[in-house]
Amino acid sequence: MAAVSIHDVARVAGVSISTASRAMNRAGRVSEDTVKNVQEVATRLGYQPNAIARAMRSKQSHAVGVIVSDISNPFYGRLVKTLERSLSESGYACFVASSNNDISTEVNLVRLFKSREVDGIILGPCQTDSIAHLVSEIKGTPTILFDRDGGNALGSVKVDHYQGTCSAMRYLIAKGHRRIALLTPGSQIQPIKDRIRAYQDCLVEASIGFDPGLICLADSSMNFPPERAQALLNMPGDRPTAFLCLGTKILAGVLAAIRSARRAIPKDVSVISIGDSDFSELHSPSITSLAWDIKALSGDISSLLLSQMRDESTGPGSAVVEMRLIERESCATL
Amino acid sequence: MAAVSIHDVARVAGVSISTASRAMNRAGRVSEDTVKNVQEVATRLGYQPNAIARAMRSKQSHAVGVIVSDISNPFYGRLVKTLERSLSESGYACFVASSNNDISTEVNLVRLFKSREVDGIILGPCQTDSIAHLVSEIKGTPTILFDRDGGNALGSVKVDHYQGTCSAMRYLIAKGHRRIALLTPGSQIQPIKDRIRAYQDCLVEASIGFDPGLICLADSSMNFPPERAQALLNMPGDRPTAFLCLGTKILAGVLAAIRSARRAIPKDVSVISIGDSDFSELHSPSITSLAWDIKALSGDISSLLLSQMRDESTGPGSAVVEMRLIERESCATL
DNA sequence: CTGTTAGCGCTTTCAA
DNA sequence: TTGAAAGCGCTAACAG
Repeated sequence: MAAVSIHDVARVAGVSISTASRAMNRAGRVSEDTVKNVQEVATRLGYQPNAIARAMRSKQSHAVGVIVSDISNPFYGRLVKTLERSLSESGYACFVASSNNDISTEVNLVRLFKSREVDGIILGPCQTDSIAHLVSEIKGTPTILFDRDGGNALGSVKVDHYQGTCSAMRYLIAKGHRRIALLTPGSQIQPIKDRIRAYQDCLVEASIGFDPGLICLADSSMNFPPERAQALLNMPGDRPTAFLCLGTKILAGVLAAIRSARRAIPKDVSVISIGDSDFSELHSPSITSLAWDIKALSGDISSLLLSQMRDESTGPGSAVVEMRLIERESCATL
Repeated sequence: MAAVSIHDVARVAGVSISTASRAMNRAGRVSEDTVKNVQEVATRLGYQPNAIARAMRSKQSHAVGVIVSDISNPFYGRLVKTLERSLSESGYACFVASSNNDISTEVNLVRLFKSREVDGIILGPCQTDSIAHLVSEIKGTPTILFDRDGGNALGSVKVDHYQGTCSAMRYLIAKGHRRIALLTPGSQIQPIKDRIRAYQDCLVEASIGFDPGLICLADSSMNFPPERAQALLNMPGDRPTAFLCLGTKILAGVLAAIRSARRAIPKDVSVISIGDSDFSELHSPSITSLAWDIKALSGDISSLLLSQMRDESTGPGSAVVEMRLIERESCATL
């Protein structure tokens, strides 16, 4: 049962193949009669154009490849979902793949997508700052980098981690906190640097002395050992009154530590998290967080990519999206 | 900067295009010398075969399409991640797409994938029992249905909801619970029916009377209103001592209700959940759950699909995967 | 406005 | 063992 091809449509409609093609794509000069006739035949026969042949000939696949570092991360899941929707509205299919935070997988996926001639790539890179290894691979395909700087070679949409962290800090400081612990993944990517800078700047702004002992760098695996938080909880001298957690995994580790130390949130200690999740929302007490604006992110990414795909000549644009504070129950006023 | 094609490789290696092709695919009769020479040239030139052209000619795309009903659901995220890994080991690329629980999107995605000539499809269908609308679309492409019965037309891998629910019930009953509330999405798909049947069978098995008032059907949107749980919590007469929650969303609703009713888990009321998640694990107290065995699921899906793709003649196989109980802190012994 | 023709990059007969 | 040539399904020149 071979699929019905444009050949069949043309034969049944009694026109040539090219006329059939034109009639269906409404391109070039075709009479209204022919269009109507051909389209009627096409639907009657259940004609489904072969996207592969079309891509091969026209050098346009009407597909974009989306690479995220970890598709099991619900945040990426939600982003992908929104992205799929907005791109499909513009007639692009999405092919999603997960690099699992592995650089060589990432490069392979870029090659895979290029060999399938995607019209564009959306790339949420691995936990590395350097994207040099990608730039050369990507060359020639419109690409938007997500949450990483593409220099002037690639477009990018970034989350404003500096602003987000400042919002969190100012919120805590306004509530009277002066001993604020910062728990963060230790990898040296730009977002982390931005956050640490924001942390320090806000301290200065509020004339609070900086205590390096309050900063806790987790290992790169994103798995945060609760012992680190325990140590902070029981540190000699002035203990922290608030924990600023950079990421859901770390938040979970901190909550576990607080729980096993039998402290109460927010009575004994306040907690705020950067990066919102179901978990923050559903936890008791619910956790005040800074949320990524998925809609804005996805909107910026797709519109930037679309304009780059439509007109190669426009340089790669970029955008920055702010985070917003979602106030819940986990922070006390001192 | 056009990509380097087989043409270039052949020219540089001083052989014909067909020889170059054969040398790279190690197919047919080619001398070892030629193979070595051609492959050396290919790597030197950085030749990347165009997957589209190859698929067009050979009618094999070496890609499989994965359709899930909601990619932002972390469970699906994890499944997809595992699936990607095992399929890529067999040389297949994965194209993931999300139907967002919409039947027409689902059908469109099947068409999209077929028009791109994927070699196989993995389908986690929408919340409907009938898959008739899919069978006709899918015809001709090896397909594995996930968590739904494909009849004898499509292969399938199912989760044993009956067994899972029985494990949960027996666990609660062994702990002395006799008033067990069941909170479930109300849609009439098979998994739900299986679970309700298991609930009732276990009651009978333990000679416990069935009280329909203890069953609470949520609306189909998966958003569970805490009021429903509140009502159960404050019902006149014998209140339930345990809540069996079918799904993370419902679990969250129940926990919120319990919290706002100021009852303690597990002291005042026990909670068990079918379907495990970060949330169950990280919640205080952590929630005893029945977990899907992602590895087993993914392994069965990919091996079934692979064998179907390799040999079209083998009928569509099927498998059933059991759930396992993860005992945590949320259930008390009465 | 429509048909004929030439490929897109590759694999695969079929001869040599 | 190799090369020439056909053709996958479609679009895009170019004639008519």
